[in-house]
Amino acid sequence: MDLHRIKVACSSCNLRELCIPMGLAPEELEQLDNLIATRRRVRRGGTLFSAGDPFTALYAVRSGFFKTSVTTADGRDQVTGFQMAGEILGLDGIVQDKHACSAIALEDAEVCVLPFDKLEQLSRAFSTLQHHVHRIMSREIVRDQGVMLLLGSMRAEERLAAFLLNLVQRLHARGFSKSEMVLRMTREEIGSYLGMKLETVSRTFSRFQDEGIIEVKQRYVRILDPAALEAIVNHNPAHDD
Amino acid sequence: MDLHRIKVACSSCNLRELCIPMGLAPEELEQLDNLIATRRRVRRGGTLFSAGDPFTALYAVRSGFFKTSVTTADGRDQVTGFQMAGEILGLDGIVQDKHACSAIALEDAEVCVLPFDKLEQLSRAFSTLQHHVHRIMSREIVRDQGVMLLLGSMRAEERLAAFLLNLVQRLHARGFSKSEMVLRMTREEIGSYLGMKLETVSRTFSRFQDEGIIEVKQRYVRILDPAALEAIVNHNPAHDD
DNA sequence: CGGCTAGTTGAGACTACTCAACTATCGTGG
DNA sequence: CCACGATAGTTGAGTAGTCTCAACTAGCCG
Repeated sequence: MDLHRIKVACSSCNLRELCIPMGLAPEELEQLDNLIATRRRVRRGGTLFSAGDPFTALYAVRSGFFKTSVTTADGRDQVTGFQMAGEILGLDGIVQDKHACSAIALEDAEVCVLPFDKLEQLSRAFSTLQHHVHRIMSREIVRDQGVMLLLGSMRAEERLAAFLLNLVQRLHARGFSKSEMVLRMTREEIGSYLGMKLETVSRTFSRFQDEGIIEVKQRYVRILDPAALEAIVNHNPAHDD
Repeated sequence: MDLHRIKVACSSCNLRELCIPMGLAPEELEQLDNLIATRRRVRRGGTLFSAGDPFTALYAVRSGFFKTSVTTADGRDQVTGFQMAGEILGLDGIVQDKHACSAIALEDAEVCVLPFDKLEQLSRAFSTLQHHVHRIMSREIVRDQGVMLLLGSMRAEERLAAFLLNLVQRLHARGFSKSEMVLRMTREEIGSYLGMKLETVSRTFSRFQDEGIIEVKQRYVRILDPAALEAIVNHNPAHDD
């Protein structure tokens, strides 16, 4: 395992507006700096944690890109999310003291390790931090509800449109372009996340391209007509006209 | 609104092994009793909270049955869960200080109101309670991942089989039969939750009945062959034999 | 008892899946 | 550096599962 004892100050991290430090007072930030003892590097394709692993810490993505997935007894696999810089991994592990899903790096990545017992300890001392932890967990619950909405009530085109808009919006919040991106995941991973087969993902990309809504070349995607994508997402066949 | 200032002691609640009090020490229980100042009754069809309502409290279901649902801008609606006695509602509200989903009673219900600021305050004093709150939120995240798996990778029969088994198992944990139940929700609500149309839900019920796996009469369901339901859930077409 | 909502069933349409062939890209070793 | 194999992605044809629309039945409430 790839552990680095390099001290990283949350107080000087350029992700502090996206990550745990958001909204904390200077003295709380200082305490948080003490909490985060280690960082950990994960190579592309490497595993941050696997389902069943003992839960000890949360992880804040510092750089790179992850997917989380759950697996059934019969080998079925479902991607439950993609995580980028500033996002938190491992919340699923708290309830059973072991991870319920696996987290795999889709590109070389680095995470800040947040030992959970220490985070709880610090949360008892600082109500701002405590509330912030609650907000992070609640945010994950709300995100999951959004995915359920997507999986439960949208058709393939709508799912992919919503996915692309969500991804580019998150990238834009991190200083990247709001119209261009390079996908870190395969068509199969997108399909697993969106509840569709890879061929359907590919066909839908092609259809969007034919319609002039996006430009696709393998992993490169450029959004030419964001309004059209929005329209697809918000299109309810039941209220058609 | 239907507020009752009747004092209810968690310490004597018959749901204490399922609800928040689980695993707390007597002195912590006593503090929790002080926290829960009110109960609230909700009639069948009534709303506990709606999406957009200001968030002030979590709710522990004392009796009755709820559904939670999210709605899109274009009026699409997705049921995100069904909650019964001992389960916690409102976790989605923390992150934005307003509820992200709506909670509606499917039968006359009563909930314990847990003012969230007080719960946080108490959590800072009692680490057991703090950890317990974290576990409850984490449990919700894991549950949501399970729903994503269901919606993203299962077919109609598998979804309904998984749904019935989950429901009867939760009812059984509350002292009800492990083979019989009366559904509290309509075919449409089941369909919304499972990402299928009400007609498909109905047809799938009929098919299970024709195959001798269950007995259905409107809302009454009896599981005749639980092993067959399990087999349907764990059946992966890709690994067929 | 009548009207209304919930649930069932049928027929046909359509979306997304399966299977398959082909192309593009990337990394590796000769 | 190019050739090769492996992986990823695209596209086509046919199929299956689910949806849509519709008619009908059952149960519930006033």
